[in-house]
Amino acid sequence: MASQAPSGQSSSGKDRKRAVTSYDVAELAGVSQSAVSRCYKPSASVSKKMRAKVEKAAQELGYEPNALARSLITSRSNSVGVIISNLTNLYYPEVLAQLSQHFSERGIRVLLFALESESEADRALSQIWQYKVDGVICAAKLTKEQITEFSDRGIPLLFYNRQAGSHAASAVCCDQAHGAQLLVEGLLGAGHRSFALLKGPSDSVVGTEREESARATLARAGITQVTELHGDFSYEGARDAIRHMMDSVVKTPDAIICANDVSAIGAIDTLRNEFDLAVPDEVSVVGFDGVGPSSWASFALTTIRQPVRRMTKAAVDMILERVETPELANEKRVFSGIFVKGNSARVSTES
Amino acid sequence: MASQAPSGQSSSGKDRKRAVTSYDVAELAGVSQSAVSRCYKPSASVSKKMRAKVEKAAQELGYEPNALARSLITSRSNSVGVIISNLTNLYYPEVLAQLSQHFSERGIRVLLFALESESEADRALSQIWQYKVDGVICAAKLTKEQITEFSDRGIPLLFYNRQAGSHAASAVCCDQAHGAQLLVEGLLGAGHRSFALLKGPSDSVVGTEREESARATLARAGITQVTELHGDFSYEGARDAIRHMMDSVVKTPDAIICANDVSAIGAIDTLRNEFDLAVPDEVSVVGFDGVGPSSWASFALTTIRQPVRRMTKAAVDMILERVETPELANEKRVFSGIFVKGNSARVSTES
DNA sequence: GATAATTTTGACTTCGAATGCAGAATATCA
DNA sequence: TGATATTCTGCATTCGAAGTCAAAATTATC
Repeated sequence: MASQAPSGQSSSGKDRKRAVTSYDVAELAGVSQSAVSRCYKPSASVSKKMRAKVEKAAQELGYEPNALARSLITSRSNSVGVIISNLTNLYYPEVLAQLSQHFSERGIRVLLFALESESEADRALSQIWQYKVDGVICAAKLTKEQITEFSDRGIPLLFYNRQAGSHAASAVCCDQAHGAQLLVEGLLGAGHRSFALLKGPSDSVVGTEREESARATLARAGITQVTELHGDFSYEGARDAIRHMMDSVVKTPDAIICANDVSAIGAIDTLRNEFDLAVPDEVSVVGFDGVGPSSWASFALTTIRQPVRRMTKAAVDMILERVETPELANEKRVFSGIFVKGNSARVSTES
Repeated sequence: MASQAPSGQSSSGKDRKRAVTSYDVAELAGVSQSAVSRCYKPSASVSKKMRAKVEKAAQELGYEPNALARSLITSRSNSVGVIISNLTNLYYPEVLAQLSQHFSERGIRVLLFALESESEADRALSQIWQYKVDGVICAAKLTKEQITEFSDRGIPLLFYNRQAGSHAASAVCCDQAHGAQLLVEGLLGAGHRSFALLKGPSDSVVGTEREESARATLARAGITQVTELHGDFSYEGARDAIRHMMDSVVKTPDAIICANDVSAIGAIDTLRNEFDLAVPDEVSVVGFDGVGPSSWASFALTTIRQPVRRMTKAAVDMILERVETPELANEKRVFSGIFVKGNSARVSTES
């Protein structure tokens, strides 16, 4: 080894490549490698004299422990995987930002897997196994087999706003059904009688839950005839659905219940701009999520806001608990959404 | 959960917890560990008989190579750090999603660092050193010292839409100045004579670049009196700035040049809803970025769309090139934004 | 001051995959 | 067929930090 130990650590030099290891620190401090290691472990017992020597040397060399080596021996990577289906859905960036925030505060690294399509889950999982993450938060759909693989491998898994089929994984979610019910009751209370449901993509669990709850609430009020519109959570999807509805439906419904905020916004824009309908005066529109743009003056959506901050906090707490204590049983935490009155629908607020 | 704690190394029947290693595969296949390892290295020479045996055994055990151990010995983690300042800025989620997408296709993992404030950069960097990422894409501001530390440690760094001070790092950016110039020329060509500039946060480099270019272009047309409004890239910030302007300014400007799309949207909404001004008939408003909501019918922003797909692709290519070939010089790639005519401003399109 | 109790410390091994090297197996060529 | 060239394979070592254990240093006790 032609390691011309660039002892002079003058910053401008070009002692580039070789990383500083605990051995380097040990040598400089005149102690053993174990001693250096111990100085980085809170619970270890080290004399203050030793600690001072090591810290000085570490400082001088710019030593940072190698997380890979540490993880290898401790079999703890201090990192979690976060799987998110499509980041372009306005709702997810906020969730991701907050998860990342919470994890960072706890010194945990986030390995991000942004899926464009569900089929990519397999690739993400393979990476996850290889990287030995300590746990995974998943805001995407997984097959039963995929879920099983987590428990087989002993890796805690937590779903964010996805039904955890059976009890195979923990979950944090917003009560979609209750939220949808609140909205529909509000609409009913204000006298709406004919409804359209702008659905989400058919494979979306939250979309389906919202839809079914809305439908059930309507049914309880004796309304079983509901116009069904097919959307995909997107602005454009909603626009097309509304165009199609206006083309084919005889009478415009009193209210449109949308699968999420972005489709509600698409619906409102289309109704107003292309069909000259006043929202909420002629048609009421409600959304779901409470994303940033839902409160923009142009829309002022009547919607259900998910308590993202609390949900992400809970998700992080729960997954880390299970990393610490693997034998903890799975748990599901359901949060209630907050009714936001807005101005895109006529609703009664006497619930 | 009866935890059979112990060191049962023999995999009698079904082994649950203990991760499968190359030794396990080797044993089952009746070959050496080295052989197993070689089967996972493309360039290695392995007989097909051997490969078949190993693959069968690996399959059977569900073996996935331990990326940490691999990284430790190869000193290549096959992961990159992505630092993003504030994910809630509508522009970033799209960037992040695409970066993640591109990296995933190349089998590279993404370590995400979402900063809420710039001061968090230090914590992120410490994590980055520890994790031995192969490279970093940074869409946040770093100090000169921080940038230097990257080159000292030999870790390729690429800025996304940030000026790489001097040549200390590579960069991919959109030509902010040119974009702003296009917008202003369009506005001038349509006869606007009085202008307001809705600025971004003062520490934002892109904001400043856009602003200065707009100002310079106006100056070339003999316009040096420009109303200055202070925003922060957000809807609310824009709203407040517009309110303040309407309170204090005698004459409403012909056009408002906004630091980004979201502030343009905030400005439009406020002008229309709170001050009953028609956009673009009475006031023209232009944005910058071309985020999703900019094309919503309510706004139909006249803006500059950044070629995000091409930019992220370039960023990924460039950083990985430098990971492969560290001695490559830093490079800066500048992309031109696309003028989107929209309907939020009267502009001439004869440029 | 001598001995026992306690705290610190260092030598050595471990985690799991990759690789240089030498020996084994196979292929190539007279 | 024998001799040589070539491809494979296994042994042993490496990466860098952490943990085990016993020896060394310190402190407490009489």
